[in-house]
Amino acid sequence: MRRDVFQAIADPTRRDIINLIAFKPMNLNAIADNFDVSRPAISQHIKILTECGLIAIKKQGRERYCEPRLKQLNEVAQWVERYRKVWEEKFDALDNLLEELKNNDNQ
Amino acid sequence: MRRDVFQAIADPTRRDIINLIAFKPMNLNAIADNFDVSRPAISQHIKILTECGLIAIKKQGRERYCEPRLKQLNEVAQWVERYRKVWEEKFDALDNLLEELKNNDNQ
DNA sequence: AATTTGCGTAAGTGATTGCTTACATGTAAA
DNA sequence: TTTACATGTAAGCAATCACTTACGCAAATT
Repeated sequence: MRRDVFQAIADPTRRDIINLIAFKPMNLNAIADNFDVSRPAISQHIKILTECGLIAIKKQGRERYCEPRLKQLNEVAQWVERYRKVWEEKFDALDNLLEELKNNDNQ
Repeated sequence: MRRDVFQAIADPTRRDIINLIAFKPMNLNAIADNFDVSRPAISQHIKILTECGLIAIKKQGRERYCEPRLKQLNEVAQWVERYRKVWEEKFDALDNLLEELKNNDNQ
């Protein structure tokens, strides 16, 4: 039972669930109505999201409202941001090489 | 064979591979030396990363150099950034409610 | 020419995933 | 209090995953 954020958001359905409740908490049935899969399937996705801390559940009578707890997404954000310079090619392999050569010249 | 970026970076070994070559391209064996799993296992990870466009392979004699092509990570960055306000609680469910009430007052 | 090196890939395997149906429980409504 | 509703969860299943060993092939070395 590996339960880390990267794996949690790997599933498109779970990303959609997050998107659904991010700005408007919903109960489980309301969430399930937005998908083609069965309610228990959604229930299991919610469980995973809960276990890795991406959502929290608040009981209200017989309903369970799912609220976003997206702080964990910061881990993903940080991991990705490390590479922004690379993909924006402000710092690619060639730059790296040129910098190395420059440093060697200065020695 | 679902091959999207979110699923590609869900595996910790693949994230480590990306990290290894992000700033310094390496050939496959050199990459594999950094892990406990077998070389073919790494080769398969590389294949997945290649198929979803996160790395590119350049043949050099009998060696294959893996270079980063991290533009695809922007998809992840954008998806995550949508929720930054939520997890930084500058815009949580309560704010949302309060804003709604305010808007209703203005009508 | 023979051997070593770097790598891809097939086949097999156990674990995990995402889904289903079926059932159980607690709460609200009639 | 009987019935309907909201949900959790178990069991089963096909597909996928991450890994291994075994093999093949082309490029480099000897």
